[in-house]
Amino acid sequence: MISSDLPFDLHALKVFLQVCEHTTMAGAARRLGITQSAISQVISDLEHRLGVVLFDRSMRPIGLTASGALLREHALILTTEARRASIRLQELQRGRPNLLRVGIIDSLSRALLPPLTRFLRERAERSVILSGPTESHYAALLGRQMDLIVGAGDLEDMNGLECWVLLEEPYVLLYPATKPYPDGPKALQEINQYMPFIRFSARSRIGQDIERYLRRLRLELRYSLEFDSPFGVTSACMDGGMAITTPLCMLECGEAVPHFRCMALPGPPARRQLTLIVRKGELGRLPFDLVQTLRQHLRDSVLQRLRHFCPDDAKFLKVPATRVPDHG
Amino acid sequence: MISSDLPFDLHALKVFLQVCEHTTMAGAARRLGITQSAISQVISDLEHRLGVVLFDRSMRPIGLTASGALLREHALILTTEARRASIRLQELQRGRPNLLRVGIIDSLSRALLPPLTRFLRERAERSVILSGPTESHYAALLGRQMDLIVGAGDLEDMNGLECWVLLEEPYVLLYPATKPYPDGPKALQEINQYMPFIRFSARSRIGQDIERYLRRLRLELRYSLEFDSPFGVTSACMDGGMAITTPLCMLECGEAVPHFRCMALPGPPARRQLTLIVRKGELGRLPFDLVQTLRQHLRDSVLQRLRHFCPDDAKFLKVPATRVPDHG
DNA sequence: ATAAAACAATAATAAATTCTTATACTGTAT
DNA sequence: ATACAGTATAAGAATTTATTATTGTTTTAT
Repeated sequence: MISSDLPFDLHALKVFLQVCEHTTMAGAARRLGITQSAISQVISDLEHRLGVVLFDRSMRPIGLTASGALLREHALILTTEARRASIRLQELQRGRPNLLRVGIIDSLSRALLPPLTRFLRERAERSVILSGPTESHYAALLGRQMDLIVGAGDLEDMNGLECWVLLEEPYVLLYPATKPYPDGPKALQEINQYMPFIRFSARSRIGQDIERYLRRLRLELRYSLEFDSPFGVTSACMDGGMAITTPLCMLECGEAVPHFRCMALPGPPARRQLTLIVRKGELGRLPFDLVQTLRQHLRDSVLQRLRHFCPDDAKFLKVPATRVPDHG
Repeated sequence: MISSDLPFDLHALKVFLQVCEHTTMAGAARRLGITQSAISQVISDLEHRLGVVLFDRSMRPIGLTASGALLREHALILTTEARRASIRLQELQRGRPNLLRVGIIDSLSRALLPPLTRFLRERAERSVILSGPTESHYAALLGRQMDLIVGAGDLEDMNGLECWVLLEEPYVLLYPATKPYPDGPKALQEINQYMPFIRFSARSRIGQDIERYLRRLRLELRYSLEFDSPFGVTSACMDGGMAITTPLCMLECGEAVPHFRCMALPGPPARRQLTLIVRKGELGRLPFDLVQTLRQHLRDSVLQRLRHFCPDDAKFLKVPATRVPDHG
């Protein structure tokens, strides 16, 4: 055996956990189908390596020391993580994950939930699908509480992540169809004197994007209403107001907004990307297949429906062409 | 060797990672000070156990397969977690953690940050101290991103946590000193007609507590302002208003509020506990020592200062007596 | 109190494993 | 084609891990 900086092996931890559970070494030995002596040696070796006393032998049944309790915590984490790793490998091998935890951004959930669900039914034993803001999903993906997310954002830091663009869409101005269209950023500010601007909360990605856009144009729009959800923004506009939103956010709200139109922004154009992100290599070709499916659905179904909402801007939506994957 | 459901040992993972890093088995062998043959055997054994091909040998240098990439992710997690476990045990042994990540609830941070910092300087190599809402700290503690938190709340679910009460304080009514004191819950509702009630956001624990309290009394107070922070609530009161808060929240805001008083609630009393929570067994006697220090500081310094803010209610604050610890 | 029972530690030995050496094989480059 | 660096495999040596047998504890029953 080579010298190792690793202080123990999983086998030793397994034995240790079994002793913790039975509270006796003899019991653990029976359970594991080996002799009590072997257990005793493993535990004593573990104690020597770690330089720590794990059990208090001055009583029967033997008791865990504070160090033992601490090691137990870590041992549980390590062994379950090890088993999980092996399960993941089997899943990758068979191409059919046992449990797939998916996060999808609110503003795409109506548009993509049906094809996503259909796909997952085929390709995963079980699925959990959560809607919400991309920020929290992103953290969950990194923290391994999620396996795949559909969200907004350019593919900033790519630490071990794989990222596909599903669709690129413009930000648009949602504005009463009856009123004259503001012919520039300045006009927008003037109109804002009597027509309130409805904001996306800056806690959401889309809100931050819009805020940055307005700041770049040096526009200070007054507002009193602010929403987390596309639906909130749109419905507030109907009660009198205007907003910057996107075609998909409009679709998300359901029915068309009467007497309102979506139009290109009066200033320079702004766009956002909606992407599918997974941890690299963990799901084999499943992400690629899913991207293909979702893009197809976006082209076939979503773009069609969008013509009703944003006739002018549907043509600015871009769904990337699908190429063959790198890995066979 | 006993038969094991664990699919590999940490030693094998270490070898595997070394091969990943060098991209050649021979290089990994040199690095590890063993022969290339041994490496080859370990890898091949690992592949057989997992039923997976980890490297693509049809090229030089050999390449990671998708399965290999996946295993690499998990292997990194496992080996770092294993090393961390050993470090934790050493820390517990020596009683001086290398890095202690502490979360403290906003409403105690002024009161306790000084003695907390002094303590940590002595008892930890490095410390990270974050202020914020207990909810997120609690999750971080469970997720092992934090090691110790000072927060609000009774010790609900005790899954592997150790919990000490630092202090118990009453909820009080912050009310103009010049006006007649409301002599019952009903009076409060009448006064609310012309004096606004300032709310703690229901996202915070304290806000939820207050909301529950009012609901129990069937009081429907009108409000238009709502804050996350004790300071926000208090300063809003100064501009005209009343609120339910706690003595420590008042202290947190700094100076005394002129022409205002803190008084017992007109209805039945309500209290909250502020507690110190750690994962059980991981920090030895450090939490106990810290509790002792903090309680002492609360008695000696904080209760004194509170008499200026809430002369009537300081006597209702309770700092539990400190007993000897269970473990030597 | 004493004996019995159940458990844990240790020494010596057997079994299994993991290394090394030696050699044959494979992919890449000159 | 041949050399070269790398990889796989067989066989034996070294090391590790388990077993048996025995002794020493702690608890429980008499």
